[in-house]
Amino acid sequence: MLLKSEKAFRFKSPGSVPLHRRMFPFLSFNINGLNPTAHYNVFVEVVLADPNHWRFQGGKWVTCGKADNNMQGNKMYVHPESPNTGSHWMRQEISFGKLKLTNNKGANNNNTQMIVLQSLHKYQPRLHIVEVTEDGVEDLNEPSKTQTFIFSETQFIAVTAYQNTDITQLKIDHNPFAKGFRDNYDSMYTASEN
Amino acid sequence: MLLKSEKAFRFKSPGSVPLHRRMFPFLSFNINGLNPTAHYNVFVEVVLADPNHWRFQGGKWVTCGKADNNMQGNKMYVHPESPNTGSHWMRQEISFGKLKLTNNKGANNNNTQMIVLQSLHKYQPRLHIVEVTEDGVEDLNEPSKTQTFIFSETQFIAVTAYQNTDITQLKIDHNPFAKGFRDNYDSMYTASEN
DNA sequence: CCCTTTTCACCTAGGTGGTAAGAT
DNA sequence: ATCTTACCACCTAGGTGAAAAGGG
Repeated sequence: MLLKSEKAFRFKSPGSVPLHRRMFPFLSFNINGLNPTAHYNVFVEVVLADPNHWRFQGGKWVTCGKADNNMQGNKMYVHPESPNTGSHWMRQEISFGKLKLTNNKGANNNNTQMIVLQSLHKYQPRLHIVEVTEDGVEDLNEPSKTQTFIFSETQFIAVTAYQNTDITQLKIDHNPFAKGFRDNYDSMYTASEN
Repeated sequence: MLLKSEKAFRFKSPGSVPLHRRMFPFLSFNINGLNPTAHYNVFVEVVLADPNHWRFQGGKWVTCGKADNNMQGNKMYVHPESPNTGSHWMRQEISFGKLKLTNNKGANNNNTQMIVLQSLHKYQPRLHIVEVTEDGVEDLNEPSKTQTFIFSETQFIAVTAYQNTDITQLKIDHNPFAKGFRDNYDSMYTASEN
């Protein structure tokens, strides 16, 4: 992980494309123990983390009724380098910096693969590594060739507008595209000659 | 083709990455007659078009000695959607808008696949369509499954600086990234309220 | 002298949070 | 009252030809 934990991701977007935002901080994994010459698909799935609807009240997140469990829409994001060899996946950290979230069920009509979530629900990302034949197709005779990893510190609550100002500040501080909102943006170049 | 013909592509780039430019106008093809369910790789190769070295003199291109035929470097650019089904390739025009040219033999050490050419030589692009097994691997027992297409109107001379002002103007007029050099750029918004 | 490399202002393309307007 | 959408200024990232600087 780029950062240890976070709690909110925001949906938004311009124009005719379904509203969406990249997940940030983004998921990033180091993998070892694969067969260097075998082929694997690597992908992230995002599932409901608990059965609650959440709201932000009095400075903290509290439950508020039941989650909408019959929500439809894609929950998978296949890493763009899939399929690839074990050697490739183990060579360096695997980042999901371009994974996109949306609350628009009509997404994924375009070719972009976005994960569809429901605002004010808590989610748990899961990492899947599936050994495939050389063609990138899963071998259905070998169901044991799928491994799934869950890191509870990557749970988050999806939002359409930020609630917790700590999260907003974390994003401003670390997301390069939010540089314009940093307090010290002007002074960065006047304070030092680097 | 976006345009019928052209004569010059220029090498250039900023910074530490090998000098390069996208090919423009770019190659674009409509394909039919494939097996909709079979898999194919589609790629462009760029080969020497004639045995001459060229120079621009007196307002036109003239030959000037022999071509350097023992030039090394990658000459292939695999379409980024490869491998894919016949149905996919026939659905819409196949464009090579991100194909990059360079004169730097040390290119392709990075992961970007660039085509390495020699300045002031004339080149002929070739389109290759290769049927592959479902895994994207060429079946060597079936060498007849490769088809190659050559369009002589796509020949061009590589340059490091533009020689023919007609070519420069064609690029300024049609390449969106060169919009700032169009004569009517300022007036486009003052002349009309669109 | 001729060709190549570097640097630049100026674009396209698209990812930020803020804010105001819209929806329920 | 609460949540969602639309739009904005402001960034990152990278593709242009022009022009100056470099090289043989």
